[in-house]
Amino acid sequence: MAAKRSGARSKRGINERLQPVQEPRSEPPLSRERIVATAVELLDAQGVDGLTMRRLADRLGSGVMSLYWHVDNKEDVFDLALDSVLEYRGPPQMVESRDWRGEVVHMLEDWRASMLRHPWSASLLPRRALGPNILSRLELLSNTLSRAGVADADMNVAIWSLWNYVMGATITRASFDLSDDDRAAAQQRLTRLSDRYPTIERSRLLLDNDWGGTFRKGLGFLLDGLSPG
Amino acid sequence: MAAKRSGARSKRGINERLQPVQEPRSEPPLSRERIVATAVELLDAQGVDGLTMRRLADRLGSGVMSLYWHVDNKEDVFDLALDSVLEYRGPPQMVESRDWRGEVVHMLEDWRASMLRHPWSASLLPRRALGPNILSRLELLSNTLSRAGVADADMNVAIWSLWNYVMGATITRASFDLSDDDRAAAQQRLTRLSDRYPTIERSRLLLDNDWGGTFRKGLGFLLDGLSPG
DNA sequence: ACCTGAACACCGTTCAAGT
DNA sequence: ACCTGAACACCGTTCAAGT
Repeated sequence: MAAKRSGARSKRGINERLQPVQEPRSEPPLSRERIVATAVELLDAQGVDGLTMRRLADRLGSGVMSLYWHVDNKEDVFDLALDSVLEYRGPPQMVESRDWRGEVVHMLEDWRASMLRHPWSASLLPRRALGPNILSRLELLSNTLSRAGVADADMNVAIWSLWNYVMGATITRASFDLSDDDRAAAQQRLTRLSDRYPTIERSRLLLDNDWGGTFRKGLGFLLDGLSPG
Repeated sequence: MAAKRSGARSKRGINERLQPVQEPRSEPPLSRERIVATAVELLDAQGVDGLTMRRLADRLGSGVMSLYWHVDNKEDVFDLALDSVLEYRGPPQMVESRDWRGEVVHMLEDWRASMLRHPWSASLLPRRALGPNILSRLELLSNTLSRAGVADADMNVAIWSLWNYVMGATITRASFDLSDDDRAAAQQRLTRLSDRYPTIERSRLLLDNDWGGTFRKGLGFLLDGLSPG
């Protein structure tokens, strides 16, 4: 069970340092992959502000500065963690579907879901360099729109519009999620000020809790606008 | 010229402390308004990471802890600075226009422009509580869409769709702006990998520099989808 | 009512060294 | 090739005081 530790009793007293009890099994060696995986864990658990080089090293059972051998700096950790979370494992069956619209919806709902699984990722994504997984998603989206007959002249506008929509929706959703109390308080304040904001008070804008449905419906409207003919 | 300093020579030696030469005129007293205004200055000049309670106090010529009398904490400073930057001074003439679509476009382009004037604001906005200026904009938008005949049942979807679009577009634009080199490098990398991303390479997705035009055209598509009939 | 300095518990990263 | 501790120049905020 502990090959490396067998005969630890007295083989060489000099190495029997008063090692803290924290880590029962010896850690695998540091690596880029382990660092990124642990960073994602930490981000999931503690949010963006929770990621600290010191805490990261702690979780990995290494000294802080050891990280810097594998990674440029903290920004680098963010970029790597972000892209690692955005891998796309295509649609259920990669058939030659004629339903381009269903494909686009699936791709973008998956994109949103991937980011919401790691709520720190959404607000980071539009502000960082585009990693390979992100570029793959854009490439696939572009392809699908192209097959659907979107004109070349409109292609970039179409892609950026969908990008904007998904990013805005997901960042907003991920943030509001973190503070249900705030939302209740906001709506309460809104009700109190209903003379100043009568229209959005009446439509209960801030109480609409069906995020998934709203996302899907709005995406439908946008695709209506984008679809040729 | 320096009324407060006249007779400084020997009035009361005890108060002649070795005061640093930095501030020629005496500062006005600390206030919430001054703090917020200076925070905006600092954010404009140095970005989100540049705003520090210590630096803020320095600029105001006060001790760090003095800020905490007027302000809860750093988060509070962010919220106040953000809302202060989003005041909406309606359209040129507040006439009873029949051109609802032009109104909506104007409102949203102004929203975008306001945020781009303070590039740190865009990525902050969707993650924070909605201040009075933001609520006013939403109220006005809701009103206009209502007059335009958008059904009550679709209202919230319409508002959030436009919100998502504007936020996504502005965050992306503000970030890419900060790093032109990155963008060039990204496109270069993309060209090098043109076999892996042929479609977006061909459409020069990352080189499209007409941000304003793309925003406007995409907004047009979205409004096409949202507009009744 | 308003302002302050000292102190605490943190940060990211450089550097010179160790193996 | 990989890891380390000490040190530097910072952070936000609590607290106990000052006026």
